[in-house]
Amino acid sequence: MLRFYNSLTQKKEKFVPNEEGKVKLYTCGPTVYDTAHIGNFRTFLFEDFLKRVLIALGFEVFHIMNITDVDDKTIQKARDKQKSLSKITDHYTKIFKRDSAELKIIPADVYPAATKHIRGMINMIQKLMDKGHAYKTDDGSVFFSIESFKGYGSLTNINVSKMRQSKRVESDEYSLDNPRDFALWKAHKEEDIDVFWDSPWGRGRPGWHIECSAMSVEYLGNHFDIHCGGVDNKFPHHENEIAQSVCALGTPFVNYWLHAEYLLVNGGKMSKSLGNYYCLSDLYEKGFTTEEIRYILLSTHYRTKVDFRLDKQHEAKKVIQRIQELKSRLESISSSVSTGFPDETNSFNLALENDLDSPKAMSVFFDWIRKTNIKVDKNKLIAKKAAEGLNFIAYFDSIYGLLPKKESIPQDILDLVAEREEARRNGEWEKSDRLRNLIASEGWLVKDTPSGSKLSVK
RNA sequence: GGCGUCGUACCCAAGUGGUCUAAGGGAACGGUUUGCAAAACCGCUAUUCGCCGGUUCGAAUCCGGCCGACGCCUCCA
Repeated sequence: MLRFYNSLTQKKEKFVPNEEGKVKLYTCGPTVYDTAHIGNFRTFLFEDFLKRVLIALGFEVFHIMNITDVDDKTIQKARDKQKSLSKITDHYTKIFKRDSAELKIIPADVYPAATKHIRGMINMIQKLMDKGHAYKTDDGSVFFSIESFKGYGSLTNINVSKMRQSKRVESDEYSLDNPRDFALWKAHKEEDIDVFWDSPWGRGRPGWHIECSAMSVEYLGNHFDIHCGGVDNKFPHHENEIAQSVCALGTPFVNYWLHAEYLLVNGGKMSKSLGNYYCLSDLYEKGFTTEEIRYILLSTHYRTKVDFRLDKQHEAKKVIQRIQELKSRLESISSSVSTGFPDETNSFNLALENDLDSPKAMSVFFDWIRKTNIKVDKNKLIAKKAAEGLNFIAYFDSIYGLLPKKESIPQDILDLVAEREEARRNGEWEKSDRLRNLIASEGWLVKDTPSGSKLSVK
């Protein structure tokens, strides 16, 4: 039974999609004003993991990830760089998609951009106006009235009257009915340069939260299954989304809210001033591979903070090699294709079905690896079981994505190996060791097995 | 001030009332194996789950208090 921890109820709940066998998924995407960092990717990778598990369990997933290409930050960047907004956002959208692909993240079905859906947002704001959930201020902005929605605060358990008021709101020059009200439409200001659209309330641009409500309705309908994001999006972003959607549409909005915890770097929060702010390209420069990054981010449960430490790379390397090692051992035993799976696949699935318990599922997998290695050592693994084992490895990898593509071995390395084999046959151990070191310095590891030498990437 | 999360071995990390004298991985050490290695395997590293009480036949798991780390309440994955 598939169960998820639902932020809305703060409990693990059985997952039942609205439509049997199909899942409608909305994940909050990047604001394309800068390169996404690994903290962002922790969340995106969790969402990818969720999606891969759903697919593995036989669901048909329709996935939307928005691209926020208009907001304070993107506009500020455009202004600072003296470039058009779309020039900035196109650039960072490209980088985002490239990074996602490099991390083996399965692309969303649609990546709707906020600026392409202004009409839908205006329509929704109009509905909120019509129903008395929103009001216009003197300058032509439109705000959502929190008082008009008694369910406000249900996601984060926040009692609006008890909240500390921020300086920002206190000093806000707008005449708000309630200082907690949030903007649906922001009247055009000078600093917004040429970024504006016409609306029934005058020139302006959408507020911070309306895009997700409007675009999720457009692609997934009023009422869909899962909405994900990072924990920091719970308030106010998701809280406001719920308010907007429920009030405008009059229907239930999202059944399951899933939130990924933060990523820390060396035990602390990432910040540019501390210099512990990693983008994917930084990690690749430091010699990390995609698979190593995936391992580090997936070896902790998504609702637990992950501490990203560079020294975890070693562990990741070892683990990946361990899987590859068994895979190649099984390949040499298996002679045909099988459709079966080892019994452990069941426990593996059970762990995944229990709120995506990734570390637990890994432990089941590694336990199976050990047991299988014992059988191989004792020559007790028959070809059929080896083929089933390969299925399990492939299945595991369809979810975790930890196995790198096979690298082709350069000819000069192959020559060195052949030369070393020759030396070994002649008992020239000194020469053989010298060649092994030489091969190692080129990044390849030679292992002598009863069936001859084997090469692997170091 | 309000809301919430977490504290498990040297490190990482599951488990959330009995199968737990606590999974799995990394690391160290000692073995088997090997020309030597590597890989693989075996042994070893928590009678104990931050501390103190309570509930219970029984708690790492529930309740209360304390200590410590952290998050949100302002844009943020």
